[in-house]
Amino acid sequence: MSKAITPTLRGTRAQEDYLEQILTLIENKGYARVVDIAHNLGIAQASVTGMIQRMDADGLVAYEKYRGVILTEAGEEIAREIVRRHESLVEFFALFGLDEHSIYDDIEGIEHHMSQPILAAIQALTGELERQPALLERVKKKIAGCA
Amino acid sequence: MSKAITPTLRGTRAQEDYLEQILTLIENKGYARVVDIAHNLGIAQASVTGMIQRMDADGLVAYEKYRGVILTEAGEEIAREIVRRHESLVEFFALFGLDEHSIYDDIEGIEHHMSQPILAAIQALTGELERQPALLERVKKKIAGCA
DNA sequence: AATATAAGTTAGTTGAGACTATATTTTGAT
DNA sequence: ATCAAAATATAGTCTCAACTAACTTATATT
Ligand SMILES: [Mn+2]
Ligand SMILES: [Mn+2]
Ligand SMILES: [Mn+2]
Ligand SMILES: [Mn+2]
Repeated sequence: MSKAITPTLRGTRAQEDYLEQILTLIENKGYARVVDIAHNLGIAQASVTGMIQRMDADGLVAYEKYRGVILTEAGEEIAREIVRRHESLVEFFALFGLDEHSIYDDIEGIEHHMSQPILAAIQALTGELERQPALLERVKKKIAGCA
Repeated sequence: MSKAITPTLRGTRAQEDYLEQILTLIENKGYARVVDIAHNLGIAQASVTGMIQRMDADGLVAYEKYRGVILTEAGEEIAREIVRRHESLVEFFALFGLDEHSIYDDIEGIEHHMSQPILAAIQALTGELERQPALLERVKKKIAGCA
């Protein structure tokens, strides 16, 4: 009997982005307000309210009108997974001198498409490359040529 | 005067997937029929007709009713770019023993989120790693542990 | 040439996820 | 306690991209 596979995407891409923001806000400020979620994701407040209601229906957050949002267990699990993938990507691309800010949009997209084997490969490679500064230098040189 | 930056995504993600399929079909069979596009993308024929009409309006393909589709210059350029990204990803992940089939869905997603610097990094790293079998072996060992 | 089947199109519907404008609730300052 | 401002919610609209069912055109077989 094999373990159940974990699909790449749990909830929609948009929902994963909301969960990521909500977790980050809760960890940074203790709570997640609609206005901050909207600001961080660059969308209108009303859109956030609507999405939060859908996510409540899906069991990803617990929502009470005018009272704010918290993550359910299911929601928090997904949120932590996404944050982990995001961070793994930042760490990986930082090796080559790509800074977090300039590739933010790419990482926001890629993080939703990393099944276990790909995540493991990136993380393992990151670990090994951290001990190969010479190799990294050569890669950086090549990248510079493609600018 | 700097060159115009090329955005990561030209057309929508769905459109990029259509363009990729259309180019592949044209190169493999000489033409791209609605029925084959639909089959390869796993969607209904009627949906393909609808999308092709939108893409014609956007100048990505040239469409005549009942006569099939061809790519415009703009469409072909995007299509080749996507295929290139897809192939780069396959080549990269193959290094670690991940087979194309099992990570197909991930690559289908990631290919839409690779701006120049990320593409260059992946390609440069692939080139260097091809000369580092010992390093690859270590990475593979680590990945095996995460299964 | 007639006709069956395959391919393609149209029409109408759905759902996600965004938007604006408006209404309501909460909160903070007086 | 009152009232203004900030936060949140509702209502209604929009676009994209899918779907099914029904219709039309192309093609292949006899
Ligand atoms: Mn992220
Ligand atoms: Mn994201
Ligand atoms: Mn692809
Ligand atoms: Mn794709």
